[in-house]
This record gives sequence, C-alpha cells and structure tokens, in this order.
Amino acid sequence: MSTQLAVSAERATAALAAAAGSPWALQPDDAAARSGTPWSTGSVQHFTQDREIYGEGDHAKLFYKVVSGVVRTCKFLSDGRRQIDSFHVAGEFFGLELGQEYSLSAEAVSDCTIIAYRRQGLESLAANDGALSSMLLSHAMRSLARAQEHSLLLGRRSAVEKVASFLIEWAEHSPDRDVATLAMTRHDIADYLGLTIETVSRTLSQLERDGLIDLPTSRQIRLKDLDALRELNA
Amino acid sequence: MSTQLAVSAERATAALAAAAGSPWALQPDDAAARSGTPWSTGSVQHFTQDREIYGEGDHAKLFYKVVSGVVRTCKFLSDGRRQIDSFHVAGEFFGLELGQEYSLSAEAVSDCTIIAYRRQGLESLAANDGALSSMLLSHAMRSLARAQEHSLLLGRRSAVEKVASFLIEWAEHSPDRDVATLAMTRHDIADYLGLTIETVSRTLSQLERDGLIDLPTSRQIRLKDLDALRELNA
DNA sequence: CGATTGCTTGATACCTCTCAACCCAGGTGG
DNA sequence: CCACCTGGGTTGAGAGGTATCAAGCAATCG
Repeated sequence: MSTQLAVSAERATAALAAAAGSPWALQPDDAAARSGTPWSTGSVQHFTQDREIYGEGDHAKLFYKVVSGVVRTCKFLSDGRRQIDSFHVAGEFFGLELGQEYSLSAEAVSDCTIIAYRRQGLESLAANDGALSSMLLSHAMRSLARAQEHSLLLGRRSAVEKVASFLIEWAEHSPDRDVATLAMTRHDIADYLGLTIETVSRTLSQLERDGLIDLPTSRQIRLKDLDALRELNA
Repeated sequence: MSTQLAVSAERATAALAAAAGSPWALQPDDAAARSGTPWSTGSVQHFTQDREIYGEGDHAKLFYKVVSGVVRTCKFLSDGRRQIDSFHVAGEFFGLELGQEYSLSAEAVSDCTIIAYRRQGLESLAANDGALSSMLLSHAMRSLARAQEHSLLLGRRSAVEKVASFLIEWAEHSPDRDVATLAMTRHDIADYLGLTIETVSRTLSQLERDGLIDLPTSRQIRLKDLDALRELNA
C-alpha cells in the first residue's frame, strides 16, 4: 500500500537540474528561482517491497523521483518472462513518458519512498521554458545511452561478463567503492542480466572460488580484484 | 569514400518536424517558416556499402538524416563482438548526441545517401526554441522506447522469437506489407538479434519448412502466416 | 574461368537452462 | 523454547538451445 501526503518543499525543477550533469544542464540556482509552476510540488508516497508503482500501459499522469530505496522498471512477455530495464536509486527520476501510457512497469525493489509529480502541462511548459526542456532532453539522452550499453551487454556478453559488469556498476552506487551492497534478489539480478537465478548464483560462486570477490552475506559482495573484474568487462 | 556538396533546399527543422508524429511535434508549416538558422542546411554525402560514417568516440560535430539506403548504428566489444542498435531508413535521423562524442558507430548497410547537419549551436538554439527542443525530446524518447523494447528481445526471447520479431518489424518498412525486402546480410541480422549467422540461417530455414515464410531469394522473405509469426511474438 | 562473398547445412561442443534437492535464516505459533 | 514453515539462495544432474567448426553451394566479379 502507498500513503500520500502533500509536500511543498520539493521542486522537481531543482531536482531535475541537480540530476543533469551536462552542457544541457540548468544551474540549480537558476532553477531554484523558478517556482509556483503547476508541477513544482509533488506528493510523497511509500511502497513496500515488490509493490507495483505503475504498470506498463497505465495512464501516465504522474512521474516520480526516488527519495530512498530502490525501484525497478521492467517489461513482461505474455508468459511472464521479465526483463528489467533499470534500477533507480535515490535522486533518480522514472516514469517520464512522451505518450499517454507508461512503456514500462515500475515496482519497489525494497521498501521505498518516492515523490510523485503531475505530468499535466509539462509538455506545454517545456515548450516555453528552454531550461526545463534541456533538462528533460538531457535526462532522455542519458537514459538512451544507458539502454544502448545495456543492449550490448544483453546481446553479446557471456554470463560471467554480465555478472562482472553488474557488480562494477552497482559498486559505484555503494558507499564503499569496492563493496556492492545489493538491494535486490538474485531473481532481480537475473532478470536484469537476461539470465536465470541459478546461473547468477553459480557465477558468483565461481567468481568467489577464483578469488575475484568475497561473499560475506548473499547481499554483500566485496570486489577483491577490481582489475580482473574490469578485464572481464573489456 | 564520401562526396560532399552543399545543399540549401534541405532544412533540418522541417525534416525533424515531419518525423515527429506526437503531441510534442511541430507542424511542418510552422517549421518551414523558420529559416536561416546556422544548422538549417546540410551537406549531402554518399557512402558505399560497409563504409564507416563515424566511430564510437569520435567528436560528434555532425548529425545525419538518411535520404536513401540503410544505415546501422552499433557498438563493439574489444574482441570485435558487435551489437547493432538499430537500422535507419530514409527519413530517419541518427548521430544526435548530448555529449561531445558519439556513443555508437554508424556504418552504411547498403550504398546510401545521407545529409549531414552541423550540431554546432543546436543546444543553445534549442534552449530558445520550444518547438525545436520538443522535436529533439520527441526523437530521444521514441529512440528510448525502441531501445527498451529491444532489450526485452535480447534478454528474454528465443532465437525463433527474435527472428519472427525482426521479420515483422522489417516487413513494416517494406512496400508490400507481407514481404520483407532485406537490405542487410545475415551477419547484420545476427548482430542485431544477438545471435550468430548460422542460427539466423537455420531459423529462417526452419520457419520456411514450417510454412510460416517463403524464401524466394535470400534477401526476399514472404510472410505467409503473419498470425503464426505474431504468435511467436506474444 | 578462378576467386570471392554470402548463405546454407551438418556434426559436435559447450554454455546456460531446467528440474530437483538441500541449506539457511527468519518468522510464526503451539 | 522448539517445531514448523517460508522464501531466498546454493548446488547438482541432465537436457536443450545456440555457438563453433567445417564443408559445400550459388551468385558475382575480376
């Protein structure tokens, strides 16, 4: 279940700007100066683990920012096979759509807190606000680059390479640079990498036997030999 | 090799607008009214089959529109493995980048004619031109949706499903709705679907034996049983 | 022609999946 | 407190799908 409460301190503009580290990005200061636009405030929502936030095809009237926890966006085939497109951590946006419907589903990987913004009017606003549309474009282009990188992984990398790549990617999200603290299950990892649970598990065990990683707990992975892991990524 | 000649009749604005069929799109009429902007004209170039148009990492000072022929954009691993991101046909843009470098390589699938536009100043122009940035955003978001669909295919579909999906997708580009006329080799198809040449060939032969398609020539594929092919796509 | 290129087909290897058993930690209820 | 159950994770045996290696065919082109 999700609880909602109004929050006025949150301005999506500033948040979007902070997330955009590119020539297209707006300076946070400029953004902070803009206020009172229809979509500048959002409502805080909580979702418990594995709760659906929205489904593919739902009417896309809201977009979201993660405050805490992790969210996955994914697609399903009719027989239930799932492909996870990405994991979203604190500060990241998801659910921004061009059309009327979400093109992915979104679910809570862990218990999480997110802020929902009305998409209403964002299009027309963007048409008259260069800074805002730069931020949106920047966001879209970075997502696109990520998706293309992910396609290379799914189409052309072996199981070890996929897992190594995932570990390196995830370790960068962690406080410690060489310890990946996982919020997700083996099932999530498998569906992100286009593998099965068993293959992910076996591959991690193998990497541990080979001395590239340590597995103190199933959700804590220490990257012992970062160079060797990166080598698998070449 | 590529030949260049200046062309003033081509306006990227109008072209982008025509390509954008969405709420964000600019009307061609409005676009035609705008002219004389620094990037409004491009130079026509010709590339012969398999020529590189640009490489991943090259300085991205131009973007392109296909006039005739087919272009592929792709990524490579260090050992040569290749993943094709997409095929671009007449009227489609490619090479639009956020950063300073191309994130993909682009190559001519067939002999082709393309128009190159200077990216120079596009960012700042977009910041002051709502219609233009809407078009750019629209383009980026449609590319993103395509990439996400492609990830699902690469990560979760079997070889037959991949091939069936490709045939249906490509047949829509063809004059005849139920005949796919291929511009690309089996190698291109394989690298687009995350398979090998041999598996693509075998799968096509199997589909023919099963009566779902005809293969009058290796580049002409008639979709005999579109329903059955769509079924494989579910 | 001979050489080359794209494609098909066959035999076999191997990587990943499938199915199954088992372990472990945590939660629940008697 | 302990028995039990559950869910996530690991491991093993075997199957299966796709890759690899190799040969052959047809069309194209010097």
